Amino acid sequence: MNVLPIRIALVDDQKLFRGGLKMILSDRPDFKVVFEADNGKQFFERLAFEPVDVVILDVEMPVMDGIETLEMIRDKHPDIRVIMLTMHDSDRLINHLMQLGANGFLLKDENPEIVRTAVERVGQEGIFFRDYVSKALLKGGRQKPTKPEGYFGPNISEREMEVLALICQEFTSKEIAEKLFISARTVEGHRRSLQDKTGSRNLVGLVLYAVKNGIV
Amino acid sequence: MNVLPIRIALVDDQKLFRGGLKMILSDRPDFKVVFEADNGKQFFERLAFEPVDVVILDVEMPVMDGIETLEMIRDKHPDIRVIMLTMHDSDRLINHLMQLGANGFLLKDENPEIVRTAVERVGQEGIFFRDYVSKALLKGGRQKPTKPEGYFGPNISEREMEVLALICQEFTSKEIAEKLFISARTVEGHRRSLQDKTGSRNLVGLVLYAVKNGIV
DNA sequence: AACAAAGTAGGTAGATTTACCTATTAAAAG
DNA sequence: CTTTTAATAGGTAAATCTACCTACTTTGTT
Repeated sequence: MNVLPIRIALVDDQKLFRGGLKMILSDRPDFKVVFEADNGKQFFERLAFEPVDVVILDVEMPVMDGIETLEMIRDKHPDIRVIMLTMHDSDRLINHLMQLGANGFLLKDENPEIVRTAVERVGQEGIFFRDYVSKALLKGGRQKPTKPEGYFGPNISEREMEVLALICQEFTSKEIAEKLFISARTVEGHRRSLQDKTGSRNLVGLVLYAVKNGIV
Repeated sequence: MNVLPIRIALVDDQKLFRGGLKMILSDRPDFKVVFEADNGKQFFERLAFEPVDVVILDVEMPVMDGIETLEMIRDKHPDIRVIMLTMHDSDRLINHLMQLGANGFLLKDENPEIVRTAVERVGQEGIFFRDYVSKALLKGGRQKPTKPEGYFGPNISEREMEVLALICQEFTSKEIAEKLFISARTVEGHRRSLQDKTGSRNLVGLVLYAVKNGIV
């Protein structure tokens, strides 16, 4: 019985890595890499001429990154299966990608067999999980900072606690925004309301407040 | 025996306060308010036509403030006696004014008799102190923050400690500069070296460092 | 005398924060 | 069902901070 091969697209700006990936996949007769792209923009240009079943998509890319591309794929081509590829094993990132509708998640230092398995499963069953992914999903994607016991200050929301904790780790608003997948303006909003609630003039006051109240 | 009256100039931007001062001084036949001015600039304009013995000089003024004026008086007219007037009882300020060569120091909420005594003494003996002034001078003008016992971090200079302590009180560089009577650029310089020494990315890191090491 | 360190202060440029707005959406509370 | 809250995000403008420089003076030390 003859089965149609799984048509695969590779999207990654690192050409060498892409080559390695192609090599690994070429072992399998039931896989066919139909095209490659340097970024999301190029991917969509080629997709117009070459339909695919599975996309292996790097998260970190210039021009149009993996997250942006994933969102557009889900919007325009809900039938395409997407495996996200990244160097960083972050619960927050995994959770976010899964919420955006990724079908699988792989670390870049995974061994070849796992990659093949991932493509196969995603092609057949529509989903592939590694243990760390399910762990991340179980944890709700992050270890949310919580108000310490016996805290009696002004009511600080969960999200504000998250932002406050990150501020105390010396991250700028922009960096915090990237970590939480929200706009920098939103982070500024949270920060503003934190300053209002704690009566601080600036970041320094906020940090001191956090220290006093055992948040850091 | 007839004595020449002490010729007095009043320099304060608050006209009402100036009026009250004049009233208080007019009680004494041996005092003569020869002119008034809204700021240091006006003072020098009038001084050209009217020599004075004692100037009562407000610290806080627009255009040309009391400190600037005091410096110029010391430079151009070392014989003129200057009594500085302010609302704030700050050791640092008192010390700084005395270093600049003020002959006396008065708070704005002093009672009238003290004011008259101050003018008399300054006119006759060239100096007038209240108890809080001598205390301030004895303390060296400020309670310098010092490195806590058992501190083993990078070597932080006295001045840097002062700046760090003020940063932790939520003051901006400009405000710190005003308090320490140095340029904001200098404060930035100290801050920079503090960040270098403590390996902080920003203010937040600096504050956390201060907290960890018991400086606040 | 030469050198190092601390304190001072300026220039320029860019990044970040702060201070005001407005506005939408979803969820919770009344 | 209306109201409130939390979370989202955008605009504009000014203030502040950060990151590079350079330079001078004073003090203390080889």
